[in-house]
Formats: sequence, structure tokens, C-alpha cells
Amino acid sequence: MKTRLQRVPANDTGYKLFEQVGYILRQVNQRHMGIFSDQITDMTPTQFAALAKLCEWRSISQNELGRQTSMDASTIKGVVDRLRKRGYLETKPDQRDHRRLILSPSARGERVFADLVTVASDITAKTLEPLTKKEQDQFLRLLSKLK
Amino acid sequence: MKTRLQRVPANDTGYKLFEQVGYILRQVNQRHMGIFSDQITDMTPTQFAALAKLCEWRSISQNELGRQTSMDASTIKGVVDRLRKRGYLETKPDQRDHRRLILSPSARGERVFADLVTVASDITAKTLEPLTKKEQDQFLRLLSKLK
DNA sequence: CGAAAGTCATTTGTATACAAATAAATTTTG
DNA sequence: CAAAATTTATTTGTATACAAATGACTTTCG
Repeated sequence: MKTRLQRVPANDTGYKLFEQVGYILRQVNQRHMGIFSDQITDMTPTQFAALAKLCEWRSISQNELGRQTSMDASTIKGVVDRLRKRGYLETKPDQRDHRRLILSPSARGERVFADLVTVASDITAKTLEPLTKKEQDQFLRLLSKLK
Repeated sequence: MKTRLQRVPANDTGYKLFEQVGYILRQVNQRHMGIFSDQITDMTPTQFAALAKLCEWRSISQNELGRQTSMDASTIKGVVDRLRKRGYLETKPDQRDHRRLILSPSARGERVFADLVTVASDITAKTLEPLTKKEQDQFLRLLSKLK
């Protein structure tokens, strides 16, 4: 049996890290992403969000897709590059506005997305599982106010 | 006046991205981190969490600090390296267990943390501002259940 | 019209975040 | 005790996430 490190904080600073909303948010997010990657192994939550919006819009510029999914220009670029590399979307230059890159889902992208919609709902359900149905509604209502 | 891109989704896939908890969580987290970096410019939320726990424990191994702050071994390593480089903490090898790296806050680290405690509470308050006091309690209670 | 301002996509740099592999040290077990 | 299992820290690789800078293009405004 080894001598263990101290198991109890030595110092009560009066600051409770565990009560800070940012810290709890981070943990909840970690748990959610764990559930996500258990159920969907070939795509990240961010990639899925981008693909979902793209399937909804059918045709959209890269930066606009970023705005629609709350990703800044450099983030959405990386996400789009990876989705393209895996054949989930196609790109073409905009003929009217030569700055823009127009994105569309590939047939494969649409198929994969359609197959994953149900799974995505399961993921949300599983994430909210610790709450009763009533609490879930309440939580989502309050959470949405904090966007 | 230029011809604008389509402003409305072309396709109703029946999938509501905006109702998925993971997506809203991400947005709330983004807003929170924005508030954080407005108020605390010389440290990230993650670095602050690590420093807070370190000031509480006074002396703790690197991986244990990671567990206490929900960061895996490689994440906490990077965070600790950056805090050390900025003089917020000191490291020394453990004499009893030669695998371990013992961390302690520097005098500067403790001073900076003490100064930031109030600001951190302001950040939490600001993050929760869209909710009434009653809703805030409710929200934190439900959020904590989802850790 | 033409200069100024704004937008789009890209690049670079920094900082989480986690998986997987590794080496060294320690603990557990047969 | 010695082999097996575990733990610790590190390294590598991939993927967000955002700030800041840039060049190309478009829009606005005087």
C-alpha cells in the first residue's frame, strides 16, 4: 500500500470552482461530446452541425454557413475542408461574386445526414436523460435564453 | 444594391439543429467564453480553473490536477506548461514517486488568483444575467445534473 | 466615376481537447 | 520475489475555436 497524495484541499480560498457556471458548462459539454462520439464515430458534432445546415440550405457560401452554425471564418474553413475531403460536400466558385465559395452537400452527404438524424435525436435524449421530461423542457428553455 | 444569397433554407429536412441540446450548449459556452475574455485578458478559462484548483490544493501532481479540473493528461500538461512559463506555478519532481511532477502556485500565482476571484463571480453573474434569480438557481441545479 | 469601406476566403499563431502510443516508475498479484 | 498490471508524464496526430493579418473582390458613398 502506497502513501497517497493528500486527498483533501489544504486551503479554503472561499472560491468555489464547482459553482462557477463556466466550469459546469464545460463538464456538461464534455459529457455530451462523449455521448455523441459513442453514437457517431465518423463525424464530430461540429461537422454534423455544418452538414445539417448545408442539407437544409442546399447551396450556401462558406462564410454564410459559418454564421449559420456559429463558427468563425477560419473554423468553418477547416470543417468544410474535412467534410469535402471525405466526400460529404462539393465546392464551386460563385459566378456572380468571385470572392465566394459555394458549398453543396454531395449525394453521399445527404444520405449520411438523413441516416444520422434519428441518431442525433437519441444523442440529445441521452444527454438530457438525467432530467425528467418537465425538467428537460425547463432546462432547454433556460439554456436557450443564455445563447 | 447587390443580389443577395438566398436568405431562407431551401429544404425542410425535419431536423431542427437549433433544438439540439449540444448545439445550444456550444453557443452558450461561446457566449460565456466571450464574457470571460472581456473581463480577464491575461488568462483563459481553462488556465484559471487550473490555477484555482492549484491554489486550493497548494501542492498536487500534474495528472491529479487534471482530474480535479476535468482535463486529460495531455490537456493539463499544456495548460501547466503555459502557466509555468508565465510564472504562475512552480514544478518539482516528487521524491517519493519518481513518476510524478509536483505543482505549487507561485507567490505571483496566488496573488493573481486572489485578485481574480471577484472578477470570476462577476463573469458568472453576467453569464446568467438573462435569467431571473429564481431561474438562475433552477438552471444551475438542472445543469449540474447533466455533468 | 473613383476612393473608401466592407466582405470573403485564406493563412498564421495560440489554446483547448482527446485518442493512442510510449517509456519509466510503482503497485498488485500469482 | 518476479511477472503483470497500473499509473504518470510525455509525445504525436487530429479537430475545434478564435484573433489578427492579408489579398482579392464587391459595395458604398462622396
